[in-house]
Amino acid sequence: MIQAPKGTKDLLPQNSGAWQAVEMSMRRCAALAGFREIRTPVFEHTELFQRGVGDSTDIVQKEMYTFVDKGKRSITLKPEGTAGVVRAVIENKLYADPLPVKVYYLNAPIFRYENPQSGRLREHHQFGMECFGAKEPSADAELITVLLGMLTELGLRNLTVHINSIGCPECRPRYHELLKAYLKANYDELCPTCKERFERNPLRVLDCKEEGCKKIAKDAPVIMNHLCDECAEHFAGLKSLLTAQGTPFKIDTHIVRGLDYYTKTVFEIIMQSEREGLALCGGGRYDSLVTQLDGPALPGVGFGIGTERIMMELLSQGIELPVESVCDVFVANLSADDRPQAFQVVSCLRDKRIKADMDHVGRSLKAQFKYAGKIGARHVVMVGGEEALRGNVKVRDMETREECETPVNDIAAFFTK
RNA sequence: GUGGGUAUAGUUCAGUGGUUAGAGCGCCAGAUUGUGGCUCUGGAUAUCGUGGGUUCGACCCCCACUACCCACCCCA
Repeated sequence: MIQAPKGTKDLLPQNSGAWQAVEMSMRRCAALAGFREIRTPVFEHTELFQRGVGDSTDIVQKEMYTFVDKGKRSITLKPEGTAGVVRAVIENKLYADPLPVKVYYLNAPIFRYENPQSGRLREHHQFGMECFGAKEPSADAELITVLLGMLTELGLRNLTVHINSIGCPECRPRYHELLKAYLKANYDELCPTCKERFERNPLRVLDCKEEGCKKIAKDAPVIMNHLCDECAEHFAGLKSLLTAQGTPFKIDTHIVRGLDYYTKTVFEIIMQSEREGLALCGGGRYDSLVTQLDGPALPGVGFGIGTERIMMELLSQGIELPVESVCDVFVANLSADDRPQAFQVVSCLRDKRIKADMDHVGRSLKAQFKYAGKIGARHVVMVGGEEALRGNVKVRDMETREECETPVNDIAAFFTK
């Protein structure tokens, strides 16, 4: 038997309602803030991610779904959301519109070749928002606030945004040297992986989970204290905007994102329950990414949030989303001869935008009632019998168990009034 | 990529080296006369993950593969 590929999941009817509810919140919150939807291809030229995400990152080095197509092009399935959006903005010259360009993507499939486990799949889905052409910290603050508003609207509680600034090409190299000098003094006590990180990306040592490394990281120089004036001012601006607005945040100098393109602001939301330490959402500012991909000098900020992880968090916080009913009116037939009439009634109700359904498997009247109860129909209309001789149908309220008779020709009016 | 656990009806799980593999839930049908949610009764459904091997004989023992769950790395 053919199974779904490892690390993939079907979205089944019993769950799609909850997903749609989440999607509705995402759309509404983004639209309220002036963001419009963008959809970019599921695959891109491999080079886009090598240059955008960064050749040295784990994502590019060992997690991409890359293949050569029949035209001998190297193609890669999107391993993250931002690069494709940036490419589309440059290619379609969206920056010619009045700035900023504010876009969001809704449940874009994201592919990473990893070993699946709790909260980790090979194909997952992300909602993301990106804002181009705004260098002011209010753009950063806006994203964070809208994001938190959206999660709150869904009913999630106790989520805190962790923010940090990792500087810019101006000040980060200087800090790098400082950090390396500090780490060198404690080199022997670092864990094996961190010894490797020392050369490649010393920042990563700061969020190592090994006890020994944590201790060393605690007293490491903090980048916050070594930002250039511009970066420091930007970060101060972000903090005061969030504070003034009442958006809760926590400064976490250990946040280091795994993608190379971030500058200045980086932020994360960590899952509060279920599995501690798992990121629900990650994002930040990327002021040099657009030029790096041969676009104009255009600053950017954005974030991506994993929908599967939102669903996990909703589940662990015991939140149930309002889901649309499957059927409001079930039209039962008393005998097989009444089915054409039932079919007409169903069609008539649907024309009036009433969710209606009928028997399609030849059930007895009793079984039809049972079925109607199971699919949650509030009313059952009975077609046939003595009422039919009078041109009427009987309607039963499944909750109050009250029944009444009404002309079949007025059936739609009966439910719309 | 590395490590641990698991793989039996739609589902959650029992089970024994030896003729017909079980339960709860779900599903279907009944409990006289045109009706649901409770209760009762009956019924259907499993090449016991796939492929090898050991054995007179394996669902139960061994090996491989695959998938799932969990953890590390990393991330959403």
